[in-house]
Amino acid sequence: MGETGRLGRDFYTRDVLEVAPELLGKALAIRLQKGDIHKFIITDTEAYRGEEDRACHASRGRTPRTEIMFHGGGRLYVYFVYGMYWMLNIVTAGENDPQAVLIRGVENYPGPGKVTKALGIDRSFYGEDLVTSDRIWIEDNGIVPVFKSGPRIGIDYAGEIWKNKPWRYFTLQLPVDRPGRERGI
DNA sequence: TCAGTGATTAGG
DNA sequence: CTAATCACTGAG
Repeated sequence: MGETGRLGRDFYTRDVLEVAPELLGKALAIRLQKGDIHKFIITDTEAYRGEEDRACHASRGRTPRTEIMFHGGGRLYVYFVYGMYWMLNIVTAGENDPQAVLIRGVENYPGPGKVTKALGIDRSFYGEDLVTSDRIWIEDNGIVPVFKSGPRIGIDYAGEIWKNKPWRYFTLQLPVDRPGRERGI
């Protein structure tokens, strides 16, 4: 099936501040158990930028959980939080430069916990390579949405400087955007 | 606004 | 070993 637009290594091995907004409109493709391929348009992302970024998990050092962020762009950083939700992240930049993009929403599934539930993402996807995997990858389908940016959500612990960086990128219109939620934008 | 839920981490 | 933390969500 149409895998022609699959993004290659070069797309991911760039600064996360370039990759995160460019992921908007791309199609996240996943092969489900029966072999059916489902595609979801990415609508909401957040950039986490290296060891200096106090909101980035890698800022507290290399641990078993954050290890994959040090291995170069294109891999998946998947982790479990609040005892219930898997978070899906795409590693960017080069080796030993731990950056990642949180997939905060895809079409019809706004919210990082809803994304992974819809896609069936779990621990087994940790470290998966989007460039070579046969069960998950990202395609460029030509969609270039209008988007806005704003502060990242849920990182009050990171301190004023990092908390206020406008590193969340979200498309306008497509899904029903949640207006005036006092936590975001 | 707030509880649920359990992996991960730092510290003793 | 213990305890705190948490890139969330849905109910009230």
